[in-house]
Order: sequence, then C-alpha cells, then structure tokens
Amino acid sequence: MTAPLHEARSTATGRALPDTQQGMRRRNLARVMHAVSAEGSLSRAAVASRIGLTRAAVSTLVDELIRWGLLEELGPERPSRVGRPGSALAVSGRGPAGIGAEVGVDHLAVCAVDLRGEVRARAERHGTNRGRDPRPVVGELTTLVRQVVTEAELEGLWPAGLAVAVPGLVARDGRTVAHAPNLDWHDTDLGVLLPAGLPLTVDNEANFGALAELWLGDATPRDFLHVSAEIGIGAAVVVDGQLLRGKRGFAGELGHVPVRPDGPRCACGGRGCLEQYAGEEAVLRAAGLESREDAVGLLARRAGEDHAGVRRALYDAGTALGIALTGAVNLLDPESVVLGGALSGLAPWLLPALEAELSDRTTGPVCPVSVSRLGPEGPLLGAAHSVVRAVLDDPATVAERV
Amino acid sequence: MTAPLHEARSTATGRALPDTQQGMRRRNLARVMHAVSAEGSLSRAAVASRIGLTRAAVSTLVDELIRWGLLEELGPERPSRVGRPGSALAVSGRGPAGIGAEVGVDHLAVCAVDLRGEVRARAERHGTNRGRDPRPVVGELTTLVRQVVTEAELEGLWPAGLAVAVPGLVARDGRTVAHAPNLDWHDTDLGVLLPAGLPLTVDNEANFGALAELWLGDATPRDFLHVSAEIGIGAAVVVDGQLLRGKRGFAGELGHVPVRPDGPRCACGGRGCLEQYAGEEAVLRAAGLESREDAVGLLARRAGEDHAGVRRALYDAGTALGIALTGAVNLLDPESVVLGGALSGLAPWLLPALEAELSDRTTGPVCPVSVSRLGPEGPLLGAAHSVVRAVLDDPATVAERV
DNA sequence: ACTATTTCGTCATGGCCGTTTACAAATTAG
DNA sequence: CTAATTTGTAAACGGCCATGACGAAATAGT
Repeated sequence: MTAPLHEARSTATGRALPDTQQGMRRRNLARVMHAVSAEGSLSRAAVASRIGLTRAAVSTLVDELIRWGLLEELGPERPSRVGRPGSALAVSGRGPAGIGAEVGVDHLAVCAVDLRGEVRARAERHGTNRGRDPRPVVGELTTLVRQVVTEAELEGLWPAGLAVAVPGLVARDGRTVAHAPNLDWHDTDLGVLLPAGLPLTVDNEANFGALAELWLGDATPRDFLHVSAEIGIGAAVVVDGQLLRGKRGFAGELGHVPVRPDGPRCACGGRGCLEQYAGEEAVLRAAGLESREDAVGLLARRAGEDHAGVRRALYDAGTALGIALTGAVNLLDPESVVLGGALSGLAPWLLPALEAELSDRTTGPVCPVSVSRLGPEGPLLGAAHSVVRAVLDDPATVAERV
Repeated sequence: MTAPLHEARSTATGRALPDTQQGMRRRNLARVMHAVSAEGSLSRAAVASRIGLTRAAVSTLVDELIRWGLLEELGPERPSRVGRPGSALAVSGRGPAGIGAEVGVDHLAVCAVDLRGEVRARAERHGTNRGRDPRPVVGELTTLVRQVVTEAELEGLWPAGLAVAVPGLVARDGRTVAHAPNLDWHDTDLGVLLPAGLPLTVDNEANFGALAELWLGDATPRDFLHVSAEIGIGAAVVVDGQLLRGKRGFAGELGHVPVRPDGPRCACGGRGCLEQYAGEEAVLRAAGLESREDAVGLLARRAGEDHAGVRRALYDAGTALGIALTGAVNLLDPESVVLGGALSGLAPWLLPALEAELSDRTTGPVCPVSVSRLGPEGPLLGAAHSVVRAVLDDPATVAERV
C-alpha cells in the first residue's frame, strides 16, 4: 500500500508543503534534480520524458535551477541517434555542499560532499574521546568543520548544512545527544556548541550508515536491514527507502532482542539478549582476550591468524546474530540484510554460522546477506549525503541563499 | 524522516499521479473528503481553514464532490459563534459503497459499508470450508455478494469495489491466493471466480484486521503492531499509517520468530518457533484438549471455568508471545501492540504473562498492549473499509461512474 | 428595535504553471 | 543536397488557486 493521496507531502526537513501551484513547482524542481543526479548527465528532452512533463515545462525549470547554481550546462551531447543532439545538463560541482561530521570514540572526522556526491574536502583528528567533556571535543570538531568549509569554499562550494553522526541515541529534536555511553555524554545539546549559521542535524551513526548504504551502496534495495556494531548492536530498518525510526526514535535495538530467553542477565533487565553473545565485550570474553581500544581490529587479526578461541567466539556470535536476524527477517521480509560498521570487518568469520542459522530457520528463498562496501566510512558519508539529499529533495530552499 | 519530495505521489490503488494541476486538483478533492469524513460534518469555511486552502477554492471543490454524489449539503448549521452560520457538509450516505467479503475456515461473510463508514447491508453463511474446492465456495460467496449489492442498491448505494479477506498468503497481484493451508487452496485466482465488473482486491485477513484497527480503533496510533492468530500467528506492522508488506508480501510472520532456539522442530525448518508454544495446536496439546472446530471458543470457556491445565497452557503461550514481542518491540519501537483476531478472546489469560515478559525485558516505559475492540469482525470491516478509503483517497476515480 | 460587527459563501479578477502548437536549429539517412 | 528526425524555445491557451469585494445571515451592543 502506498502513501495516501490526501496527506501533505513533506520535505526531507519535515516541513509540509501546501498543495498549491507553488508546491507543485517545488516538487517538479526536485524531480528534475533527481533525474539529472541519477543519470549524471541528461538533456532537457530526456529529463522531460523521464519525469513526464513537457520539454517546455522542463526548460523553464532548468533555467531556474541553472540560475540558482544547482545545474550547469555542459554543452552539446555527442549525437547518437538522428536529430538535433541535446544539450547535456549536469548537477553543479560548484553549488551547495553537504558537510558531514563524525564523533567517533577514538577519532573525529569531517568531510564536504558536493551535489554530485563527490567528497571535495576532508579533515580528521585521531585520539580517544571516551569520557572527555563534550565542550573541548566539539571545539576540536568545530575547528575541523571550519577547515573543511574554507577548503570547500576555495573550490567554489558553499556549505548548505551540517550533519553530525554520533555513537549514541539522539533526541527527536535532532540536536541533542540523549545518551552516548561510550563517550559518557548525556543530554548534550550540540546545537549550542557547534558553529551557528549552518542548519544542523545530529543523528545516530548507525542510522547515517544505513542511509549511506541506501544512497551509495552498489545495488542496495529500498527495503533492507542494516546491521552494525559500534555501540552495542544496532539495526536500521529501511522501508521503501525511508528509515524507520519508531515512536521514540529507538527502533533498531537489535542488541536486546532475546536470543536465549533463559540466558544470562543483561543490563537492560532482560535475559539472553543478542548483546550477551555477539556484543564486543561478550565476544572478547569468549575469545579469552582483554578489553581494549581497537578491539575489532584485534579480533580480525587474531581470526586471520587462525586463533582457535577467537574463531570459535566469532562463530558463536554469528550463530546468535543468525537467530536474532531470523526473527527480524520473518517480521519484516526485507530484500536483503547488510552487515555494516565494525561487523563488515569481521564478516568472513561471522557469515558462515549466521547464514546457516538463517537458511535453516526460514522457508523458501533465504534472505541474502551482504557486507557493506563502505565499512567504517559509512556514517560520515551518510551524514554529508543527508545534507545533499535535502537539497535535491527541495531545491527551492537554496533560492534565497543565491 | 518523511517521504522524499520528488517521488510521484500515489493513490491507494498504486497508480502514480503526474505532478500537474490535475493531480493537484485530485489531491485537494481528496483532502476535502478526508476533512469532512474525519469530522462528520463541516462547513466550507471550516474545511478551508483545516486544509489550508481558501474558501473560494473549497467551494469549487465541494461543488464538484456534491455533483458526484460524494458529499451532501445538510443545510445551515446551528449558529454557535457570531456571524453567519455555515452550511453543514457531510459525506454522502447514498454514494459509493465498499463491499467487503471474508472467506473464513467455517463461514463466509459479506457486507457493504458506505462512505460514512456505516455497515448498510450484511449477509453470511455458516459451515466449514476446510478442504473444499474453491469453485463452489466462491460460488456461494458470489451469491452473498449479489445479495448484499442488491440490498445496498435499494438504499441508494452503488458498489465501488470488492475486497476479499482470506486466511492465507496472497500473491502480490492482489487476486491470487498463493497458499491457504486451512482451506487447502493453492494458487487459486479469485479474479476469474468472482463477479466481473467490480474492482477486486484480495488480501490476507490479518492485514485487513490490522487496517480495521488503524481506521476504526478507538485511539489506535499510526505506528503499531497488530498481532492476530487465525492461521498460525501473524503480525501486521503498521508504520506511519501504512501496512508494511515486505519484499514478497510475507512481512509479519511472527509465528516463526525463534523463541527458544533449541526448542522442538517446527514445520518451517527451524526450532522453537513461537508457533510451537502459542499456536492453536500447541496450546490445545499443552492444555490436554483435542483439536476441534471452535478451538478458541473452547479454550476461552475452559479458562473461564478455571480449568488449571488450560490456564497454565495459556499462561505459557503468553510468555512465549511476550518473548517474541520483546524482539519485535525492540526492533520497531511501535507506539502500541494490539491483540486482535482470535487472540482478543483469550487476552485476559494471555496478557499477564505477556506483559510481564515485555516489562522485564525492556527498559524505559513499556510499550502498551491493548486488545482489539473489533475482535473477529476486524477483517471483514477492514476489507469493506479498504474500498471506502480508496474512494476517499482519490474521489476523482468515481467521476466517470456518475 | 436598530446598527455595527462578524462570519459565510460566491463571484470576478489576476497570477502562476504546465500544455499545446509552431518554428528554427542541428543532426542523420538516403 | 533533400527529407526526416529530434532538440530547445516562444507564444497562446486553459486550468487552478489566491485575492478582494459583496450580499447574506447571524450575534453584540446601544
């Protein structure tokens, strides 16, 4: 079932557009941008036939988008068919840029992505942030943001917004970090700490990772389950190209799905949660290793060296993941499951058991499990791209800034 | 995150509307219908302020809707505030009607619902359909449909479509029953067996039950999980007022979520699926009862009589349901869980254990569990209403039929 | 009782926007 | 070199909602 006809369509920012001629125009501007963006380069006539408007209408839309600096004319296409060749249009490489930032447990990173989706500037700083006061950390992040912004501006870009990925739960206001256990940040409003003037969005890094997979993945479908392990084990549910957030924004808590209902007690109050078997701590303990900084890298190395205990621990973790995912797949019938974040590095040793459980426990064709190509870059790229998508989704918002 | 701006909006029938003035007009017609329908009776001015158009624009929209027989003028409102009283508009009780039908294991039922949502005609036939050939069964259903249609026509209604609820999986074409184990129907195309001329939709009865809950429930939110047990145990996931169907249309298979991963083998290939503990068969066995026709009624009676074995069996089923729902709630963060279908009758004995598991295993405020008020009527009403909703969602479709 | 005020529904006007139609430009096919 | 085809633009057209004005129908105040 598709969206009801009567509901006001919304922009990516959540603002409803009135169903009036201006709203129609704005939607058509967006459709032109998306058509060109998807194809890389397209003539006006091609856009028209693709989005179902006439060439004349598309011409006026394109004129406006060029005036705003969102599209540019590349000149005549190489003629392939008979008839006058079209004039190629492309998304501008000098217009607005999305600034993405990531607060990791042991690093900070910022990048700028242009409307074409290319990374045009980058800066990062290594060093742990665990337990540090938010103010100096965000101060350092601000420095990196400024660096990236000036670098991007030298290339003719202007920042359209800032999106920050954090390892924790974010309040529905999209600015406040409600709970980031690995940083020990609680109820921290990043809006007052980051440079003003840029529209700001803060979200969980797993969510941005899933969106990156959706937007940048090789052949990622519009309905999938993205599983990542950074803080605990999180899943992002993507339905029809949209992130499912849940009532309180807590959807995707795969880590506390019961796997063995009579298993050991969990901090959440339950018993035998997935995290008890596949969480970082649990796997390290099962493998007989100490808890330390780059635990995932260590596990991957040891597993590569055929360390029996580590292999065994990862196999068991894969089994537990498979059981939890069986439930999720039964409930959601997604087109695929994608392993991202830290899990992508451990996938070779997790997958065998995981897929065995999944195929044993489900009938019919098994839901395919793939590994994210983006790996640890996902959240940062997803954050930057979320700003870019907002511009593509409603180009008229930049009109006033030009 | 809300729907991207650039995507073509769709009608409830899945047909995309071009983003043009005609599409805009159609959407505004729908918004007027929904506004009046939601409030029962509304003046033009009230509609205008509610949907954000001007009185003048609403006037022309209303004129058209009245001409099509979808709205009617009730005359001047009782004046409450100062100023000229408005003329009350109401959804017509003599326009199109939605015909809903239900193929149950031991009954057939058909009803007609008008645009106001009232049941205006009804017919049913009792007697088991288990294992019968589809042709005579659908023949009898056709007779009932004709009865209901003529009865509705006597009241000035005309049938706008037929929606059929079946206890089984339905192919994505919306016409073919892929697999109905309790009827023993497989790959049965109902389109060729039912009266032609009426737009036909076939869907799973659990899905229609969930939609009924969404549309008719007392205070049902737009994000909830509807659990029902008719064939096996099914859940319908409703996200943002939309049914989540999944890639193959199999979403909601709660019955095969692993509850005890090392439990007894299940027909699905897995072990310890929910159905092994809370399925009809399993509960009867645990209670020491024979399998028979009205098993749910029997269980409810015995439980009411304080039969210890039955109580125990239902308590354990509630525990298993609670474990499975913990996983689902963690994954989806719904606003509530609704127990419908056969489960609603057994709720008093299931709920204690179910809620205990849920509150023990989740942190923060517990996801509220409620019991469907509609009970076994849900699927039939949901089917009929789905036709009505399609008209409200795109009133222009009836223009040609008037 | 009478007037001022408020609100409702409608009409005429105007502006916005996509479509239709026509045409010049640019290329291939023959 | 001509006919056919396709592209992009311009002008006229038609649909749709907004604006502003007006009569109608009620209340509030004197």
